[in-house]
Amino acid sequence: MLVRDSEPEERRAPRARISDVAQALGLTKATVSRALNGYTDISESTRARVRHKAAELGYTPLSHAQAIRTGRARSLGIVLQVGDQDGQRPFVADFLAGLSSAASAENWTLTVATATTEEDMLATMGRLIDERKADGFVLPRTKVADERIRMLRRLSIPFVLFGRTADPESCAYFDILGEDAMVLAVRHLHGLGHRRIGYIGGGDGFYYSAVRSAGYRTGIEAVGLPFDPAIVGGGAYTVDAGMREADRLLAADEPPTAILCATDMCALGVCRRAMALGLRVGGDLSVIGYDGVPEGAWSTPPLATFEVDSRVAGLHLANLLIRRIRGENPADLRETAHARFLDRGSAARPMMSSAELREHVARATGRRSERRPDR
Amino acid sequence: MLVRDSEPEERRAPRARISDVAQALGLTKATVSRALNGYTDISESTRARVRHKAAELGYTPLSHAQAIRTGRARSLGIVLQVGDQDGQRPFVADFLAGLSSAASAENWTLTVATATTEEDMLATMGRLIDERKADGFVLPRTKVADERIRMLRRLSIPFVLFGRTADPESCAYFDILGEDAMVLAVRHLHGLGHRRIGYIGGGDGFYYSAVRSAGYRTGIEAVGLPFDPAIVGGGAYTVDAGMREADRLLAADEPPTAILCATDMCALGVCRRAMALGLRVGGDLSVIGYDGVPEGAWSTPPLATFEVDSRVAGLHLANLLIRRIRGENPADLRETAHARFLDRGSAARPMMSSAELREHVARATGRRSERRPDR
DNA sequence: CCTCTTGCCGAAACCGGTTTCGGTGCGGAA
DNA sequence: TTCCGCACCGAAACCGGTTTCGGCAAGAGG
Repeated sequence: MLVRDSEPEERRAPRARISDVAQALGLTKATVSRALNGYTDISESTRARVRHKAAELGYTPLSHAQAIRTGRARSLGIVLQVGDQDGQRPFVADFLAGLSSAASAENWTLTVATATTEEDMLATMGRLIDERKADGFVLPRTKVADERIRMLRRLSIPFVLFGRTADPESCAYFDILGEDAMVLAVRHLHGLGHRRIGYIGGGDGFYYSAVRSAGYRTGIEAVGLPFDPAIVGGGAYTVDAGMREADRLLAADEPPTAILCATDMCALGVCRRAMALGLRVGGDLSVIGYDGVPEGAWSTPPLATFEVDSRVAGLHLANLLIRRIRGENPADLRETAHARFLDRGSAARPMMSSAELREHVARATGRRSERRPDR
Repeated sequence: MLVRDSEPEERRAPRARISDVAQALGLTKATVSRALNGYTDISESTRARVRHKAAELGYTPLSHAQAIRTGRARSLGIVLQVGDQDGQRPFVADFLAGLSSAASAENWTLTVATATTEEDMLATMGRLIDERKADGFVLPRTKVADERIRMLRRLSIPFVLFGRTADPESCAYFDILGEDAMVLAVRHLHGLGHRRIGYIGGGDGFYYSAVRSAGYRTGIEAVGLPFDPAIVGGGAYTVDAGMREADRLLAADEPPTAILCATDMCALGVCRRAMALGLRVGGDLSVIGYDGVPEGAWSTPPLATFEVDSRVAGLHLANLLIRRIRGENPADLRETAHARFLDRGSAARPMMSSAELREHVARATGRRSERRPDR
């Protein structure tokens, strides 16, 4: 006769506790605990027996119970900033996937919080620390001078940067070498025949912005072009800002035939503005962005850009942070990788000289001002 | 003389513990605990004193310590599926922002994990439950027959759906009424003059897919058009699938002058295919999607679609889940909202009749088959 | 042969809460 | 006056681990 599952009352097997393991071996839970935690005053033979029995019973220490004594919860913390700027938003899922799969491989968990402002972020991190919800933090979107770093240093809480910062003392990090990407982009444009290559930087204060600007400059000098502030803009990481800066650069005496942008959203703004001026992007004007946002693949022409593998970044960061929490030296916990160039239609050989471009832009803006005299 | 901060050794004030509160009031920690947890055998005057002193000392129970006895960690769990299908990916950040801000308002936290397959997801949820890392779950992307629901029901773990399911028994949920959106879309297209309105459904098995299809049918009948299987496709939630289905629908004897899609990615595929056939989207063929993905704003013409407020969804879901965990009846925990129509260029009055469209498509595909004979 | 290490493990306290159980003081009824 | 019941709180066990301290036995050294 078959025994039916008792529908509403199915009891799952209770967890094995440390005392179960101890009892099964005729030891005390103190011994089991020390055996599993690598204490040296336990003989290797006993340690092996304990390990084996624990595996057999499927015993895993309950992290909450450990946390109450040790203060550590085997949990990685991350506070996402979800303010007005929408940079990196589409990659959050992949990034978290990387973090959480590396974390769960070590039986850690990921505690996620969000904040809108910087103060909010600091307060939120403070709460997570105070409540012992996170043993350490992943800090994305690092700034040149980052308040989060100051705070965590002061409290001696482990952390790892996605990015770098001005003073890397005691900082573990993983970063994509945006400077190298920018050098490569300049070389690429130069190779296509461009001799006036402009640049629009990203958000002020962010470290990524600084290194990408530096990369642009390095690239310009490497190919033997003069650095001309008239075709260099900055502080633009939105479509609107990109449009505004595009106007400025294109109004220069010797306008750029190619514009390199620190972010894709800025680059998309440049494209939009260029088209509004009657310029064919990827012909009259070339544009290269950075980030690999999905929108770029759908603009016309598709945006040439640098793709970042957010999942891999998450994997690395989680591993680094766990090692950091376990006490490794931050100087040994620094890794970098490269972005992948996506050569798409927005970057091509120049079809106009800078002088012709200047004429075209003048006509286009001139006509507009005729329609709206005196503004 | 100023006392300098001792740079490396800054000790933050230790947390107030329950015994501190008890001692300050001359009570035992048992009394304090019961007072704060609403036990009735504590006089109101004592309860007030305890509350006041706890606030004064900044005392908050440590959730880990509570968890060890109560089994509840004041943590919401969510497992994101990050497989090949890239639906909803861009909204994850907003969604999590909603969840986490509602959670932290009640002093709960959000534990995030990811999975690639369905088995992986069930295993991951099982681990979170077993380790008591999550007291309940938010289940996004619900299916008509959802294994996660079966599992959580069996284990009596609270959960709340983002979406609905075939058997809503014991289910709390928040959902966007996709059926209403589809009705509205059909009405809108009909109002523009379309008389042949096709439809392409979303992922098989997902509940959203079922309700949107139903909405299309309701709309078609409401405006008095016949339901014609020849211009209805399904199972398409990617660009490629959208292109494939577009081919099929446009090859019908009486092709649609407008195609409504259950997802934006599918709709973008339709647009791409239509353009490849020489059709002007938003003229020769109208297209409406659903989801509000950012790519839609950058395609040409921009995609008409329905925007979902993921942050608000997260807020509602977190609140519902917390109430569910606290024991409220699931039938009382059901909320719905509407998507917002974004009327953009891809949907306009028809510029061709269905018959003309048929001719055009035949010529376009005909020329192609001339170039590649016998195939 | 006796002491002194050293290796190895048990006993018990502890972490910060929750929950069970029992006891006290008081008012009202007998 | 005595007994009973109720309102209210304290004492102690408990949750599942970790860590301190000390003790025992075996081997080394004198």
